[in-house]
Parts: sequence; structure tokens; C-alpha cells
Amino acid sequence: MFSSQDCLCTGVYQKRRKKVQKMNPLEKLRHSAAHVLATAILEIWPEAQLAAGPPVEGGFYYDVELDHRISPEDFPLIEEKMRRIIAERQPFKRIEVSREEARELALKGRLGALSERATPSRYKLDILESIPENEPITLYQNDHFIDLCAGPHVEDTGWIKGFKLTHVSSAYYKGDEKNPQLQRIYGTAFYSEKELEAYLKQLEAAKQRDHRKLGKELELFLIDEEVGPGLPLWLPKGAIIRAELQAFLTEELQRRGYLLVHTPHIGSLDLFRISGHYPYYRDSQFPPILEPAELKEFEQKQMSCAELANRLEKGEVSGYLLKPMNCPMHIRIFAAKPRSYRELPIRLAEFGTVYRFEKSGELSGLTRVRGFTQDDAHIFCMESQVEAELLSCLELVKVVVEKLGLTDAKARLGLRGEDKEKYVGGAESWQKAERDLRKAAQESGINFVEEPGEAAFYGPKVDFLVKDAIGRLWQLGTVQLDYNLPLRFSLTYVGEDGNKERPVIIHRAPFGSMERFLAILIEHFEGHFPLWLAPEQVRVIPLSDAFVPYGQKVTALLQQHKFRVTLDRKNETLGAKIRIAQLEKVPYMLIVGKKEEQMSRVSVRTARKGNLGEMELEAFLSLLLTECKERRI
RNA sequence: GCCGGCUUAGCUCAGAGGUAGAGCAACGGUUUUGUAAACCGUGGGUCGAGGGUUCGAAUCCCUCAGCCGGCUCCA
Repeated sequence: MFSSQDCLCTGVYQKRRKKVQKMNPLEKLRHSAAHVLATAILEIWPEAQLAAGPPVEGGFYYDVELDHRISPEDFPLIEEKMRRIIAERQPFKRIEVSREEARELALKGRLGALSERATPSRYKLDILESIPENEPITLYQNDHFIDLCAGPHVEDTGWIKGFKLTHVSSAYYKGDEKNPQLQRIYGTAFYSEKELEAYLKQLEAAKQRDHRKLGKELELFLIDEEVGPGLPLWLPKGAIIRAELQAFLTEELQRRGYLLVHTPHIGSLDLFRISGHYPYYRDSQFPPILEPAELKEFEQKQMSCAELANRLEKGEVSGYLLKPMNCPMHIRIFAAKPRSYRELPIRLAEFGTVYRFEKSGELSGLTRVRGFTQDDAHIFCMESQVEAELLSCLELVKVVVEKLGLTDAKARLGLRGEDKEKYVGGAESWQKAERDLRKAAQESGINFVEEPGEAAFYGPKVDFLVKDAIGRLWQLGTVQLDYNLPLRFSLTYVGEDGNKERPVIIHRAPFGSMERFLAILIEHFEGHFPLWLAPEQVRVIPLSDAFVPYGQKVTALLQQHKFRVTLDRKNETLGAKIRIAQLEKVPYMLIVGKKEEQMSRVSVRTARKGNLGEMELEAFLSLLLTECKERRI
């Protein structure tokens, strides 16, 4: 019941924040660059209807409605015009007008335009309507281009020294699927050419550590068309990392009193009817699975799909669902027998694989998939235990994040939004839940921001967000407080006074999902995994065939200590073998030749630091043992 | 799901209407190597799938799939 895969769309996040923040100088410049882009577009296509053109992280965009489909092929022409506009150093003039004057201009098609036009500026008109009564209406003009705009802008277009159009996409007007689709042209701009170049270079470098690229190069995972989109296959090397991560977390769980359970991948439709996920979230689930006999009967009756769907929804037809979450099954484990307050809290944990039918356009590498494994657990406790349990969960997420060096992780306390309809439960339990979670977050010492509207529908949550290589923000770990499911499943325990009491559920996943977490880890380490996670930890490289026997001895010793070692017997030069090991990002290379064999030593080279020189074999072994045992990063 | 782009050998990519190429990898030899690429040879492709235009299609058109970038959604 929690959203370990929830992606907080950067754009939306930015927009919401921008309203309350003043623009910094770079944003101001980029905002002006958006106006220059709009001017250039209008010079080419005067009929274009403009919507909005704000600065965003990394650049700016302008949304336009235009019959001509703008493609990157059009960029050179647009950029050429922009360069000219910049060279002309056109001043930005601020003009304050009355609401009526602005309206008249918009009706004459003069807003977001170079001249009056036959068609009114429909989006500008709409934006004008949405400006609060007490706010002044301002226009900004450069050359013949007049736009409805709150500003601010740089003095003139000449300030834009380095700019580039980057990509084009579509966007719904005001982000609403029901509104028309506009073309969104993205670009970036800087105060100097040099900064632009540095930025583009940095973008290029970021692409090098993209987990989809490294995942393929290092043979960690595979997304195969024949298996299905969004259904990653873990290759042997990736599976090792996954297993090591699970082993690490399992140790932490056992230390904290969790009980491991295991539940199936499918469950009865009725289970998910009780939890509320079917049919309410039907669109984001794989359709139900029917029993063969029942399916045959429907075939014979020639039942239409619509009829079948209808009967499934009404609960007249039984079936199974690929589980979209693990909680209902953990709940059934809790409900399997009467529970006493004495045994609470009960913490049920599972690396549980769930399936969600994400829209095809949303799938992305390992970060957004249709089948993924959550490091899930549900803590069933008394209200009086909530605070301590929350604190323990937050501490665990902190341990995980710190142990793996994800120091950029940002925590967010998601609170109930203004639209109370979207949330279940009374004001009182929400206030209590929010207060408890806020208190726990503060006590845990994490830095967090509060975000109304980001709660789960059943309760507030703390999410840990991390950016990927190309700057997209993803939710990893999460801790969520839930008063809803215990009610829906009528969960009880026997309290101290013998009365039945309602437990509280805490949902939590420190990694979030194994898939997304590994994606972030690949990018974070740029494929250079720490020793304890590395699929191949040591490669022994004999100088020539003559030293293979010594190499075998070294390999055997390390294998005895459970290290993942391979002996490179390839018929290649030393340089070539080292190059291959480097590209495969094997953390330790041991070069063995005559010197090493005679002295029972090894020459140590690390993928990250290069040649470290010779070392006693035993000394190297103890170094490895320490590094691995402490899970150093 | 929507808009745009892309899809050629295991990988990275050339080929733009005249019948498929390179480098790396693989395989077979030669070489026996001291810290990021030894040398020679061999095999490998319904050019994402299907349909159309054409004497002729990797190349042009249509449909579909997958991927990429956004948008929307996201328990």
C-alpha cells in the first residue's frame, strides 16, 4: 500500500516552489531567454499561440501551440534568429497596464505576439483571468514582442551570452490531460559561453554513468523485449549485487526484531477488494487472472469483455490479481490468529515482488518498471508504540542511505493536502498521525522539508528522494503511517484490559525497491561498486602461462575466504588483461609473475587508484577481509 | 496513454533508391607478455515486425512493437 516507486515529477515540484520563490539571477536570465525564444518562433511562425515560458532547473522552455511540428531540425533556424535578437541587445521594457487594457490587447491577439493578429491570444487571455484581483498586470516588451509576464528580466537581450535549444516535447496546457497539447521547446542559457560549454560537458559526463548504459556494459541487468517492457532480468553479476544488498539489509532487520515472511505473487481478487485496490486502482494493475474452468464457461456463453469486466468489478466473478503491493498478505498473516498487546509490535518483513501496470511512456530502465521487489515490511503496533517504531524506521533508512554514501538524499514529510476528499480518515487521526511523524522525523535528526499534498491517501509519510544521473528525482526509501487498512481489514488485538483494540500499521521500505535502488547505486558509484557489492571482487592476472600455477594458488586461497575471484588465463598481454579488468571495473587486480611467486607476494592494482605495488599475499588477504566485513565504500 | 525522435552483426556505429560495411567482441592459430589494446586468419546480419510504392527498398510511404526525451499519471 505504499508508493516506493512514486516519482515526484521535477517539473511539477519546480513549478510549485517557483511561485513562492524569487528568481535568482540565472533564472532571470533564462526567463529572458524564453522570451527571446518566443520572439524567434513568432518571427518564423507569426500565428503561434504562446502559453507559458518559465525558467526550470537546467534551463527554460516555452509552450506554444502551432500546426507546424517543431523538430530538432528547426533548431538551427530558431537559434540563428535568437542569436540576432541577442546581438541587437533589445531592451526589456516593463509596462504596467490595467486588467481591461491587457484584455483588449489579448483579444486583438497582441499578447505573446509581434503584432496584432486576427486570432485572440487565447492562452494569455486564460492566464490573465487566473491572476488574482489585487495583483498588478504587467507586460514585458522587447522589440515588437509583447508578452503578459510578471517578470523580472535582465536589462536587455545582450546579457544572454551562451544558449542552446536542447529538446522539444509536448505538454498539456496547465498540466491538465483534458487541456490541449502544446509543443514545449526546451533550451538552456548562461551569462557566458564558457558556462554553457561546461554545462554541456557535464551533461555528457552524466550520460556516461547512466545506469542503463552501465547496466548493459557491466552485464548487470537486461530488459528484453520478448520478456516484456518494464520487466527487468537480473543477470548473474547484477544478481550478486542484489543478493549482497539483501544480505546487508536482512542483518539490519534481524537486529531490529523483524520477522521474515514470504508470500505469493498472486492473491485472490477478494483480498484486494477489501484493501480497496480493486477495482479502484484497476488501471494501474495487470488485469485479473481467471480459473481455467470459469474462463471456459465464459467462452461457451460468449460473454463479452465488457460484461466480464463488469461482473469482475461487481464481485460476481472470482479471480486472482498479480499483487500490486504486499500489505494485504502481511495483514492476513497478522490476522491469522488472535493477537495480544504483549506480542506487539509485530514486524513482518519480506523482499516482496509486486506488479503494476505503469503506462508505457513512463517506463525507464530500472527506475520505473512494471515488476519490482520492495524491501517491504509492515509493523503492527499499538498507538502508544507508533512514535518509537517510526523513529526506528527512520533510523534504519538513515543507516542504509549513509552506509551506501547516498549523501544527496533529501527527506520529505508528505502531509495531507487541501483537497480533503482525496484522503481517508478523520481530521483528528490525521492531526495525530502528522504530529507523530513530524516529531519522529525531528527527533531522528534528518533534514526534511514538509510538503502538503504529498501524503499517501491513508496517511502521512516520510520519503527519501535521490536524483538520477540526468537529474530526475526518484523516491527511494519511505516510511508511512496507516490508520486506514487496519480498519478496512477489521484488525484487532486484545488490549491490557481485555478489550479489542485497533492496531496501527507502519509501512516502510528503506531501499524502496531493489530495482530503483540499484539503478541509483550504479549511477552513484559510476559502476565502481565497493568491494562487498562488486560482482567480481578480485582478478588474478598471471604475467604468462608459467605463473598460472601460482595464480591458481592465490585464487584458491581467496576463494577459501569466500571472495569472488577469477583467474585470467587469456592469451593476452598484461596491458590488455589490465585494460579489460579496468573496463569491467573489477576493484582489485593481482598481477603475479616471477618476483611475486618467489616471495609469496602479489602486485596489487585497484580499478580506481591504479598500481599500489607489491604486498605479502597474507597481508592482502587481511586487507580484503576487513574491507569486506566492514562493508566499506 | 499523448507529442517528438530513434531501431543496421553480441557491443559501438557508418551506409540516404542499385542488392550490406568498420572497429571491438567471438572462434582458430602464432606469440609468453611487468600495470589501460601483440600479430595473422575465420565465421557472423530476413537492416525491429508487417504491408505498400518501385524494374529494384536498410534507404520513400503506412500500420504495429520496442527504446529515448518530455507531458500526464503514479497505491
